[in-house]
Amino acid sequence: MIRLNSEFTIAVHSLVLLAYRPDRTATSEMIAANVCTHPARVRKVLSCLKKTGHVATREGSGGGYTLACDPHEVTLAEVYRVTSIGSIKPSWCSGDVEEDCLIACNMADVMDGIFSEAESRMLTYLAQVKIADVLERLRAAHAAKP
Amino acid sequence: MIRLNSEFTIAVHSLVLLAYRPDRTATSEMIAANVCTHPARVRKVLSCLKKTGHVATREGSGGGYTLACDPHEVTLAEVYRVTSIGSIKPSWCSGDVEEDCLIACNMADVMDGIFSEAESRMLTYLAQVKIADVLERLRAAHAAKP
DNA sequence: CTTACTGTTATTATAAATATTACAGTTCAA
DNA sequence: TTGAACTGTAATATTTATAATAACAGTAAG
Repeated sequence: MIRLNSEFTIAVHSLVLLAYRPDRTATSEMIAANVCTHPARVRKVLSCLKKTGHVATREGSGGGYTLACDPHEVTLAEVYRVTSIGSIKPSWCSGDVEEDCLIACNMADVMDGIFSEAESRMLTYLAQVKIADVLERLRAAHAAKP
Repeated sequence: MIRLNSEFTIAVHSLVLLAYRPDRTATSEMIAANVCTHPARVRKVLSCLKKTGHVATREGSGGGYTLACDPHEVTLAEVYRVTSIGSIKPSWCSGDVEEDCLIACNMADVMDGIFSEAESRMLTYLAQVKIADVLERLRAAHAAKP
């Protein structure tokens, strides 16, 4: 089974939330409350997005996270690359390289190639979805409610 | 993080192994040894592939599993649909439907849609890869070794 | 100097994946 | 007609991965 890492979700959610807020700023505690997780987890994910320049941070009182990119430009593929690249591949591998069997000793490699290609197809889709699009979808979902 | 279910790998490995064997037949014990897992796990996965007609089984002494499809026809997309459809979506969800916030209460739904679309892009790739192609890749990987 | 933050690591708890055991049911063949 | 070799399936245990929590050093504002 595949299982998309939830850090990807946290990263997207955080960026969307920052884009949504008028001042484009929030603390890890505020974001964590919205995401429904622990502030330390938010800080961990956002510290990756800081390294890539997607958010800026300010420590100390009155500090927090600020969106440092254009939500109309940044794609989910970018976010995925930061948080979860390679995660499509299962940790469990079938076969055994030491075996003296064509299949058993090469299956891990071959499946690895297939997973990589599958992931790259997924990325071409994620490259079409921008942070601003996600916000738009959220608004549409909200408007559609009774 | 995404995490492709390893039952998909076990299913592919089993089908390839059956296709490779001259009589296209093997027991769960033989397959498990090649895959490196427990025979009961192989039986569980293959009982799904039996329902879809990809393998035939015979219980009792001298029984086992037989390939019941053409490896040049069956695609990995088909196998994925049998074993792992929906598995790309993380079990963990961000946000909370009960919240009175545009983002928090709709994020799960919106991400769900994005994951579904991502999975379907992956499936269009997997639909291009046949069981026979995997066997071919295994032969190529083997030939490339010193 | 105190309060409110980030950054980071370590630890614990929880959930999910995998392995194992067990046994009923089936078939073959001696 | 009995025993050996299988599948099918569920229950349980074990291992591994994920997420939550705690803790604290460092930084900046007031």
